[in-house]
Amino acid sequence: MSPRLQRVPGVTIGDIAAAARVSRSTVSRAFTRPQLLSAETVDHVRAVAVRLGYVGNQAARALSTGRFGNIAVVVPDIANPFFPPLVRSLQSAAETADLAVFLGDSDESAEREAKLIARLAPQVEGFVLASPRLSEELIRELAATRPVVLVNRDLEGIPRVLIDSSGGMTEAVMLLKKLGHTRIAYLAGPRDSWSDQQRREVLTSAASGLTVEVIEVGRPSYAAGRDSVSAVVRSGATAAIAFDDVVSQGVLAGLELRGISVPSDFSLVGCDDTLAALTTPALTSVSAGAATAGTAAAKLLIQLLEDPTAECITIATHLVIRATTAAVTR
Amino acid sequence: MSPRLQRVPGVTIGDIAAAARVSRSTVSRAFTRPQLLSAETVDHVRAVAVRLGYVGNQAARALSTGRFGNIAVVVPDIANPFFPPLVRSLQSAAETADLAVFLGDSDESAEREAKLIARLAPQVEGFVLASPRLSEELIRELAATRPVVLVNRDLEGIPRVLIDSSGGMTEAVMLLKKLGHTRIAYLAGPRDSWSDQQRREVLTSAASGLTVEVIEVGRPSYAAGRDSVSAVVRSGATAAIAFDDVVSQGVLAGLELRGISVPSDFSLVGCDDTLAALTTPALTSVSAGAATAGTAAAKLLIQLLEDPTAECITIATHLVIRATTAAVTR
DNA sequence: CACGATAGTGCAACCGGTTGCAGAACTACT
DNA sequence: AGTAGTTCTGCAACCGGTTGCACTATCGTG
Repeated sequence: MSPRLQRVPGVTIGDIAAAARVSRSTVSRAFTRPQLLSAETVDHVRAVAVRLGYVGNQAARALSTGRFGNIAVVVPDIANPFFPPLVRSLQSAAETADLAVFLGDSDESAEREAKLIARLAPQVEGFVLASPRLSEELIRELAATRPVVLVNRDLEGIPRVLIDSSGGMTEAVMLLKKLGHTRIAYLAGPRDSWSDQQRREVLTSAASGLTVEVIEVGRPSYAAGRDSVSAVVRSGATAAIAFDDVVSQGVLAGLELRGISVPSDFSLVGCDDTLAALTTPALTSVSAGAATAGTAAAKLLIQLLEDPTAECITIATHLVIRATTAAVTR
Repeated sequence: MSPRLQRVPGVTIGDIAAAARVSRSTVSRAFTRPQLLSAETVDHVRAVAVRLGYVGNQAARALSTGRFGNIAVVVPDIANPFFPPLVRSLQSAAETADLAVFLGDSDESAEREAKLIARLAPQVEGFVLASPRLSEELIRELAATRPVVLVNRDLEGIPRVLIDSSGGMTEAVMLLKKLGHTRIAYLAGPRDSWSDQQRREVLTSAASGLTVEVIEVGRPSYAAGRDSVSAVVRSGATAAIAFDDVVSQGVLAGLELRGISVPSDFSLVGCDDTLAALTTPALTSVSAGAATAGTAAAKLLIQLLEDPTAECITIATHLVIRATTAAVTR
């Protein structure tokens, strides 16, 4: 026989019922439908419950109601600084609605993302998929079963929170143009990232009058950014916009290694504003408000649990100009 | 009546039992204890289950077995760069053991931590408490009821993963001494952090021959670090060791604001090595290996679920010397 | 051939909540 | 007083699994 986890006794409604000299139903109703009981009964039962340290058993509740009181948030990489603030504010908002949060890290893989979702699905009421790498088809399939909120993925008809980088991106392009740059590089992120696609589009359309060289860096990381510098140099660009701040950091390091100084020799703009104030020189970046997005996503999902109406929340961005952008010198 | 989430019909063991013309018990055993059944029965039942697309209901299973297939990791601040790698590797290890991970963020508050734990306890098999702010008493109480693994908290008898900063700290002190510093500041973190206590101790004992000025910065944040610089200057120290890299970043910024250049005018050592390579100048820091700790904690917890033997894993640290430390000039 | 051991299966209780329904107590009105 | 209507509470069934125990074959053995 396999060793079994010792069952923790735990206080049940039965214990409370006995202590409060009422039936189990009354205890249950004192929490779920207090309107049905007299005020004194409710107070009494709740007092006893507090005294005994009662905590409802979610599994049991879920079994009879079909509600779990859990949600899941799935991210491609929790170590990417964009996500922790998002997860943090999301969990905080969920907590106030008495929802517990599962965290899944897909490691930037659509396949692992699908597995995680399948594993979590039977015990959550809904999902927040942040920058999902999953195919549209699978997402729609999932959304048909349970409430789903997307962050930074734009699928018509599915509730979503979009950080619209176009505002900030356009400002960035304008700034670089004004500073005299005519050839800029875009250090592109994962192809299946909606944010990346949006940024590419905005760049190619807003960039009339200057040449945009797209350089793929793949998985957005410090190393990837640092290693892409040779390609940047080869491209002849005098400025670059990077997919996110992590990549920018890497680029900054790579440029320094080559003795190219920022901003006098080269201008750099990041995205997401996750590290912006922390670099030296401080990074000009497109603000994103990941925390805002987290709260918005949580609220949207919570609302969705009550009333399944699709909605889309867009968060505007703007450029925060710091110390990595300057006029061309040559 | 409150609007209810539509119950997803779902195939139950009852359906399978009917289709396979066996009892519900047999279906259950076909999955949980196949040794008890004849091979044909097992095959038959499983085939029927597959045909009907059966997916076990975790909540129901948990209700009768007390096993949930979930664990929880609670951190004081997921936005602190020490934790994401830890959580990431922990979730990855949990995934291979088919465990789903709840994430709780206590916002550095012992009270919220207790609430989170109480909320999650009824649906997890065990906890990983990373840098818990909770009182020893409450932790022991919890550990008495379920498997608990602590990270960076040293309570005798409770399984724990300790990142032992003494090695790296001692090296740091030695280095500063060698560089000619005689008065250094320690920018201390949260009082209820074990890591902080350990670092204080090591500093005061290893620092024979030099004066250590302890400056409390409270919650470890960029802003707190930046704002502590005035106190640092006042202390007359020529070097500082900060509670973590985030604080160091802030200090770096604060020093620059005051025109104090690093490392020529002032030496700085961080802890945790979370951002180390990313700052300018690159930060000398005590390595920590949060990811290693995450994996170790997950493995320890998984092992603990089978066999409740207390264990303690210690992860050694060393100093990574980069560009923020130099000899005193005056 | 009788008998105990063993393997395979089913019955029914249980996990800890929720909820439809019924009944009790009390009020209001004729 | 009798009746209808309300308000409050309890009974018991149910959610979907798991498991102790009992029962029935089947088999080997004395």
